[in-house]
Amino acid sequence: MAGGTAAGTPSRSDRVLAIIGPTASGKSAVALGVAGRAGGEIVSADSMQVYRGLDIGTAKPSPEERHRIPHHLIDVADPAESFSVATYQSLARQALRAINCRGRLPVVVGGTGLYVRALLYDYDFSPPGRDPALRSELEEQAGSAGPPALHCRLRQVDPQAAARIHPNDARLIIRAIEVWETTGKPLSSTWGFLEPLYDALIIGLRLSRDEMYRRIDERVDAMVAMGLVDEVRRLVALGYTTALVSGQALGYKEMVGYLDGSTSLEVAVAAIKRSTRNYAKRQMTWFRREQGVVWLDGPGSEGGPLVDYILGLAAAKWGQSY
RNA sequence: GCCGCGGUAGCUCAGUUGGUAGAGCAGCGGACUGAAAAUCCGCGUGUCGCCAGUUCAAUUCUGGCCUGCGGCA
Repeated sequence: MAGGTAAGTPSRSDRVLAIIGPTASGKSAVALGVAGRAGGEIVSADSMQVYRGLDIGTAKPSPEERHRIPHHLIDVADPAESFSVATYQSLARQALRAINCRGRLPVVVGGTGLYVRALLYDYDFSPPGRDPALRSELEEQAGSAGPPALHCRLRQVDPQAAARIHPNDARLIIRAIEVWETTGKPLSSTWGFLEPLYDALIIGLRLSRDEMYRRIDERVDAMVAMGLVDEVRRLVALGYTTALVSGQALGYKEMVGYLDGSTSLEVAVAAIKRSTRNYAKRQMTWFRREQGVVWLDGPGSEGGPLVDYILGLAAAKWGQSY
């Protein structure tokens, strides 16, 4: 059951300050600054920082930073696990509740749009999760008959979901059929108006495209200088592969190609930069339609003016000085 | 210097038996409720290296030139 535990049931008066934005926008630094001065705790909304051992490549906060400010939803899964939004939603809601009970301010910071939205709104993840046997069967069919054939089948049981899922999007089609097969109910029956669940202030950090791409390039180079190659080598030695969800993380799947000798380091690094830029663009596509966001020009830094400005917004919203 | 193969979209290349050209990647826009750093969709005019010739018509044929790579000297 997602979000069903008493500990995780949100109270509408629970406050949350969320900082969203593309990778390399400086949102983590701003969050540290804000949390430090407002007596806050950080709740990560990042689908890859949940995995232990993926540190440099996911730009995880340092041990020193995590010692200084409490962080949640980081290192909560083994890389061999398949973490999911539903689990995230449940755990993050519990964290928000607990932080509010302590009288502290939760600062949600993350680049995974779906995670942020699933936390802040009443997304319904009550249908059962994965059915691995059914999935592999459906994947096989998608491979042989093609995704449109599965889409046709979906249209018969859940026309609403079929209308919203493209005939070629095998992954989403499979999930919809999976829900139908395991519950007898259409996935679309869980869809509806999304209500916000918290007293939230949402800050979005944005950068010009040129600056965003430049910062990404610099950051990837910095990751390599910090030992990304060794980090990936270590994970590979432990038996983790790119077939895992965690193995699909940016910086990891590309670096494996260098470690197994199929590409040069230079080519691998260029591939990481390229796919990170692609990702940042997708993040912006998602975040642009997010409701109620106060957009600020980045990049952010821990001691910069954005921190003061955001604390001012928070003080005005909640009538208390931070 | 000679021989061979190239020079086409930002990049890698395909193609036009002569009627001015198309893929992948990049880029731009979008979708996305259990893998979401995933998955999927839409968008392609560029002196077809330069100059001249043949032709109704040349990026495509011919000649010259420039240039890259390989080989022989």
